Amino acid sequence: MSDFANRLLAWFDANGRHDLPWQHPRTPYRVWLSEVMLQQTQVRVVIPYFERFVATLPDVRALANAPIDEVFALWSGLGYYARARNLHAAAKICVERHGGELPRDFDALVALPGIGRSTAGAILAQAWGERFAILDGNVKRVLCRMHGIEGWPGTPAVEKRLWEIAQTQLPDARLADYTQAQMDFGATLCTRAEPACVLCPLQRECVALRQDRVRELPTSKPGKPLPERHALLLLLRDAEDRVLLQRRAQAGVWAGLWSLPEAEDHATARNWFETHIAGDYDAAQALAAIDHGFTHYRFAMQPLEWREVALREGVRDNADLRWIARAELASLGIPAPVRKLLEGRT
DNA sequence: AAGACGGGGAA
DNA sequence: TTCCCAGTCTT
Repeated sequence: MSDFANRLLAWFDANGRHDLPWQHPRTPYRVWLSEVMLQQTQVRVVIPYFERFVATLPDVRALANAPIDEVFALWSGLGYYARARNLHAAAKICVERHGGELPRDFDALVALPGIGRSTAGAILAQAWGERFAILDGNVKRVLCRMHGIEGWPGTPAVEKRLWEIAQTQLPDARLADYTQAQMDFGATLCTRAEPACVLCPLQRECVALRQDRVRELPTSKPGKPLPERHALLLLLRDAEDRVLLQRRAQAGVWAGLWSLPEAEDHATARNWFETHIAGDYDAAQALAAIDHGFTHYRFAMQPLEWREVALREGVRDNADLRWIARAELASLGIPAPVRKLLEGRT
């Protein structure tokens, strides 16, 4: 066994996290769900979502049988909603092809939507103790520092090198603990800012520490100015104070989620309003603007509110356009900033 | 190889 | 503010 794995496991026994909800019981389904939720999302944020999700949909079959809107509702606020869509689709495939269980096979796992190399490895290692490597943000950071690797880990060349190292230093036993140990080590000790090097059991073999380059590694992503988008959000209330929600397109941001009718400018908004709504467009009340930052652009939204309006004669609510009472909001998948607006939170 | 995809925590 | 995180999929 590599020295790295030995020291890491010893550290994990004394300092790792042994009480995460997906560890008890550590079933393949719960490991899978946790791994997908933890893609680009931190443990503290995931825990309440995970608890709620498994309480509602406790196994693969329950997930496969649930309507997608229920899955979106359970996911609402976590972001990257393709994860929820893929999870649902993968569960259906498991029912059709794998007897209602997650397959215990790397290639079969990677063939499922939403499961890539790292997540497949994490599932096999954690649920079954099989000898597979992972390579997430934590592992990348630890390996870049430990081996003094330069270059942004997002580039294919660096990533390839990191996978090779991750594979090479795999232990022969305790794969579940080893996998968890790497994550815990990166998340709690070898953190992005201010790692606790004085407490580190790997000081001796850490190139970055020896060369005093811990602060510079891993190399950060090359910066680029973010484009900015603007939109008007139409907050339409009827006489019963219900809100008109529209299902978003199946592609693009917030695909398939329920949101407010949206327009790029007033001309477009007025046109949509006049074809759908009985009311006075110019009676709109502007609410506080919402600025939402994405990874790839900035999104400035200006909500406009109307009260006591109705749909025009001949326009009915339908599968993609519905009046929603406040109490019903919780059961729908709604983008976080829109939910905040509708629920009156700050 | 590069871009798309959400939201929140941390500094 | 800015960075970036238990990544994967599409083009």
